Amino acid sequence: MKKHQITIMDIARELNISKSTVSRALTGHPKVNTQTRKAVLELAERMDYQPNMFSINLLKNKSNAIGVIVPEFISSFFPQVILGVQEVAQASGYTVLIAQCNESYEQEVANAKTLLTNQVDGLIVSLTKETLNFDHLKVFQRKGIPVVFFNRVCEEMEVPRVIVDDYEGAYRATEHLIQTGRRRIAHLAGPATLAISRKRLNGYLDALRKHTIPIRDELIICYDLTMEKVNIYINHLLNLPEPPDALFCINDPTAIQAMQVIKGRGLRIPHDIAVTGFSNDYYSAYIEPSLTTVAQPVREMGRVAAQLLLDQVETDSDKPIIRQLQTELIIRNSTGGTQPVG
Amino acid sequence: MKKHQITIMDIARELNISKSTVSRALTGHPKVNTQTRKAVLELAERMDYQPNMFSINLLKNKSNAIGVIVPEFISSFFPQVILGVQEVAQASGYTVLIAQCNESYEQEVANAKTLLTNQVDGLIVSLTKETLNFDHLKVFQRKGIPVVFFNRVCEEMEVPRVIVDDYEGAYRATEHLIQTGRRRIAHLAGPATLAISRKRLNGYLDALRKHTIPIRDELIICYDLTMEKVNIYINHLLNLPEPPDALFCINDPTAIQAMQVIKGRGLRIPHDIAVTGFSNDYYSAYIEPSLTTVAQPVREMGRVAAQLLLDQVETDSDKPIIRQLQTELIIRNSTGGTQPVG
DNA sequence: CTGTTAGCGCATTCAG
DNA sequence: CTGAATGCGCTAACAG
Repeated sequence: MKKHQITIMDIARELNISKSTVSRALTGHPKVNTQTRKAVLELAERMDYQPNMFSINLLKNKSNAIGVIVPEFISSFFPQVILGVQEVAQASGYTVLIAQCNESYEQEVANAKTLLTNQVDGLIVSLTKETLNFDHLKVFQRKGIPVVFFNRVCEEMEVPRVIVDDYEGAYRATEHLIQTGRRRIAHLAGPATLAISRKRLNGYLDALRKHTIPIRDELIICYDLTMEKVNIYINHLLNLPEPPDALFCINDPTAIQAMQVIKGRGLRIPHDIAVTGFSNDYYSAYIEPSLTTVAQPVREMGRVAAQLLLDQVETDSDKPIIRQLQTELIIRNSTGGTQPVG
Repeated sequence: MKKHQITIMDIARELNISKSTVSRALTGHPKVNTQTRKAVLELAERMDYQPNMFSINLLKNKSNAIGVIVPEFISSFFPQVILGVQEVAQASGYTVLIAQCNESYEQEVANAKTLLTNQVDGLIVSLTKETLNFDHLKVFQRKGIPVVFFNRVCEEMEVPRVIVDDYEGAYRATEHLIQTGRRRIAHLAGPATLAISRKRLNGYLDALRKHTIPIRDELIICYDLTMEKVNIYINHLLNLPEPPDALFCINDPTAIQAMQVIKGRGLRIPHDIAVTGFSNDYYSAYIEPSLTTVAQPVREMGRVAAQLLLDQVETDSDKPIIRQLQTELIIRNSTGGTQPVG
């Protein structure tokens, strides 16, 4: 069982014509005798000819592949973005190479190197929570390979970004908590390294200010997105002399884990403490109580990112466009909402 | 911003030596003057030389990439398998091309074609629920490209498979329900096209037989894995004159959706009806009540599949090994268990 | 319209 | 040890 491939030469020999004519026929070149073309096409089909991409790539210096680097893909957020990416990439004849990093900077660097080695035509990236240095991505720019960020973007590189209005989403989530009568609203924030953490924090802060609710530092905790830390910090918050009556979490996995801890202590959600997340993950409607959260147009983010990338790949243009998509507040039972589950 | 690449020729010219010597130095050929080697390596490093994979692939007729085709990747099962695949593939210097099918046969065929075009060195596949024809995968065999199945396998192709003991997992889940006093145990099964559906069904049936519990056809429903159908069938089951007191679901997403319907009708889980799933998805511990389920060694499946594939890729061997991994029954609250959540 | 030639970048012959 | 030459499969430029 050895690999063997039909080549243009095989079919040229069979038909007793030149390789170039075969190539022309196959690539739809106009100036080919109709009969020859037909014969070639038929034989190619019959012999199950597949062009050798290695050769074509070499000739064109193009892989027709784009890379996607995501920090993780266990939560449903990134897989769904990738669906959007694949959708438009596939439509334009590009293959998508996916690399995930387990939230590790080191792995991100390794993945970038792999994709560089594989000579992708472009790169879509969402950073790990650890990433502070961007040399491994700047290499792509330097080599003329377009890069697009989404979600967790790099603000110091002049490349297109696809984001949502994190500030406004956080603002509205917080305002919703205020409107349902909460006053001691805690925020379990993400690491300050991530711009989305900072923006969501600002949205939270401004909502409090707008409604003249005092900001209490002890109710704001930045953490590293590991589930073990959630347990520690939530317990800490609940042990405060004046514990919070609401909790706005940086994302849904955090909120869901927090709810476990809260319920484990016998507190009722939303009666004793309301909880909101961010992103509307797949299971957030299914947990008990269902989670109020800020939905992002996930798949659309992927589509837009891919489109921005392909625009650059195919035109060699180079504009650092920022595309900001809208969020939507989904009110469910964890904040006392009464929307049906599903 | 045009793509440009450093080639061996560039560094040969710079050092005023032949291209072949540079190549030899770069590839660690033994018979190269130590000084020349050092000079080449240094310059390559300094000029940030990256070998052109297109060229190497063409020469070696090898892409150093393997493909993975999964039916979906919104639930956590497939992403986790892929983590395992990437782990061992990366360790052996292979890139992983991931393709997902949205449970569509048509998309699976398209994905197979893409991966074939990209000339992957091997292919790992889990089938969509629709797949009945395997021509698009047999092509790989015919071309001498190794294929390995996992989870949703094709039984008519003589290639390695990585599976779990679905029969036994289902048997134990069902037996657990019986041991907690249930007698009218319904089974929401998967489509009969999938071997895992049939095996899990058999495990369920044998557990009933073993405990001399009558098998009632009206309590066994095969469905197409779409969430809308879950609603319909669960309502149907609950509307029976003698509704079930337990429910064994083909997988966790099904179980979780079923629980929504059950709770929506005001029934208590597990008091009125116990529920179990299969696979131990990421969120199954977090829902209320937490879900009793059959855990599969997910990541390990990916590792094993990749290892079996690479063995074939690198040795041209061709043995249809079947690797069956063990499952573990995880008892949680949806069947009255008292294990802590998390 | 068709055939011949060259060359993409590299590793590997074969001569020195 | 090193250089020159070959060819992986294909397309494009150049002659007919």
